[in-house]
Amino acid sequence: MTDRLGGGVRRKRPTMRDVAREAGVALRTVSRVVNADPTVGAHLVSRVQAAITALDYEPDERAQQLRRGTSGTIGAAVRNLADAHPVLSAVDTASRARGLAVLAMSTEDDEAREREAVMSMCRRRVDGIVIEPIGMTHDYLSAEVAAGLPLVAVDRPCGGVEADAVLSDNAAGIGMAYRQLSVHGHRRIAYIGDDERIFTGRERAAAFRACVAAAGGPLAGMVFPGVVTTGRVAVALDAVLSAPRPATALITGNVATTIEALRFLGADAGRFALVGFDDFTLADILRPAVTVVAQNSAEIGRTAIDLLTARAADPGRPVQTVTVPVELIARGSGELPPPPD
Amino acid sequence: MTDRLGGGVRRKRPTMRDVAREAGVALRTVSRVVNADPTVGAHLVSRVQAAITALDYEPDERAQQLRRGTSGTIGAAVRNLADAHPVLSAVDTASRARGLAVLAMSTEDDEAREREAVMSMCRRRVDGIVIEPIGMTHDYLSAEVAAGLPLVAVDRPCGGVEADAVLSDNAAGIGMAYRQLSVHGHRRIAYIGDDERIFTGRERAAAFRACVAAAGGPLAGMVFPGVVTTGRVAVALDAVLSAPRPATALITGNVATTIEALRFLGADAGRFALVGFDDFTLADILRPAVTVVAQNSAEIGRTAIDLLTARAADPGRPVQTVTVPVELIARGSGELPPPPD
DNA sequence: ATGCTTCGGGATAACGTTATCCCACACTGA
DNA sequence: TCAGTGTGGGATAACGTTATCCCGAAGCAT
Repeated sequence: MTDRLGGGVRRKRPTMRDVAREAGVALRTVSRVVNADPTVGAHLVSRVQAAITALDYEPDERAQQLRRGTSGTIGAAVRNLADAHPVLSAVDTASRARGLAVLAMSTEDDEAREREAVMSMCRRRVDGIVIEPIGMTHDYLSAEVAAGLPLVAVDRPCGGVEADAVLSDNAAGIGMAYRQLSVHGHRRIAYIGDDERIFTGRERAAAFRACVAAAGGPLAGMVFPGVVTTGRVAVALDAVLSAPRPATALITGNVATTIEALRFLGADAGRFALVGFDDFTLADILRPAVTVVAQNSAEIGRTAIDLLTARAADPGRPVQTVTVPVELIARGSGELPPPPD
Repeated sequence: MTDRLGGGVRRKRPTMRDVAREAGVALRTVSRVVNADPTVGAHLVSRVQAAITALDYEPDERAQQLRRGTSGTIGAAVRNLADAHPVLSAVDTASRARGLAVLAMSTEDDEAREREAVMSMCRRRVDGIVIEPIGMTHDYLSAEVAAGLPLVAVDRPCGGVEADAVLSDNAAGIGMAYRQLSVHGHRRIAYIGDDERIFTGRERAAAFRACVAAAGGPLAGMVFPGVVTTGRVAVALDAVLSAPRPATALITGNVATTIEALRFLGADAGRFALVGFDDFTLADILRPAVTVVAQNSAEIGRTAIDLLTARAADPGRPVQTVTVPVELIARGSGELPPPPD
């Protein structure tokens, strides 16, 4: 908002009018050539082409967008641009395949930033938005959605506005993790995960409780949802390990927690079974290698773009939530046996 | 290019004209209110504001850009959107601080893709471009740069076009790595890194050779530049370890090589000294933790935006290459002693 | 030769903003 | 009461495209 670029004397770019003058034809004819209209005679085409290359003319896409009424761009509001982001990558690839550009902005896990980023996308009249929602409510978007903005939530649903969503199968994933540990002999399994105010934290914790209930295992002192910080994970894990009858295995609810847990366990990581929710780079190189429930990010990204195009084609279609399957990747840490007691 | 979005009957958005009609004022007055022009009477302002909220009016930024002649956006063409990208993140943050939006596109390490992405940015009339160059030559950009497009290369310089650049101090970094290993008793040190056709691969290999020459160590069978693939790193490392007088330590030229080397070493990682160029997540959690030469990505990103704004303000300023210092982070793998022989 | 179709190509009006110009109105001082 | 002076606010022309409309010149049949 402060000082936009452009203090200098940037030379003005050639416009269609310049090309028309250079080629000695009408403005409209240049437009026809640029848009490969077949009704232009061959020799005029070549004359215009020559003028275009002579002047280094590039059409101004903003003007095209304004005139055409469509921007050929979709916005992607993701939590973080610094971390690895396979979903964004898949969105990028799928969009490019459809001839759409992606305007990626990071929300930095901040509600105000998210709103700012998304509204900025709206002002740019993007043709659709893929969002990894941060805030609890997104009713600031309801007007846009009502006006026909295609909106797809990824990873978590959007609160306060009717929008399509693509989610991982959190319950099934937790179930896989729990079963894997059970199969390898664990009876006392703990869970540390995200704050339950966050959708995924809520879903995964609930699924974990359901698993424990179904298996008849102990629940007291086994579930630790909360904000993911180094300190909290350490405290929770310490409580788990120093209990009178300690858990023999751990399920972590997200990558950050998994890594904090590994950091805390240190050399003991080889003696304590662990299954993490969500895969991460180098999980296979750690010792023991970390067993994870992997989300299918590529599929999530593709599906998001599919939903976006479907809604753009038919704004009246019913709102849809797609659940993408997850996969357990056994690498060793989840297959450790409980210590003999 | 194929099927843009927008088949459906998306309701048309309200325009300034609609607001003017609703408020019963002139078009220009609405513009004044939107742009906070102080010459509008208080009661007209409130009437216009009411109309704006009643209609859910949002100004069309494309039209603003067209009219104003500036886009308030900078393009960032980076190699990959899926991997962690601290430089992009820093660019994003620094840009936002200046009120600029970032149009991020991935080049996927492909020369044609890079060109496509960058030209698309030009057609959108971005106010500047930060590029992580892929191709050998970027003369397709010379017309744009000559026309005043601010262009900053990051990580590697742009070939074939005069542009500012922000580079890491590769030579110093390799020097640090070499010195660290020397200090810990290593005399036979090997290097595996990127292809020497790539700028950073060339610089780092050259720096390594210079270090060896200065220290009087052996060079034959110690330098392995080439394309980074699982196979090649394994072959190189195997050659290093099975030589008659094997190297006792390794410097890897980039993260991919470091990780491949770790994968190959497996359990032997604790017995072979290693310093990697460039830091990566979890380097501190591996056992032994990996000593690295860390690039200052945040500083690189910030500097890139600084250069961009400086050039926009003064297109005639001399082209500048900024070298950002690197830092050695000792974590253990680089401090392992050579085996007694 | 004339009327009719066809087809290439030129004016011109949008698209949604902002900037320039200019007018009408109220206010002040003599 | 009238000229001078701001000052708020309305027409209107851009910005760089594309779409609509229309016209002039061929080509063809009568």
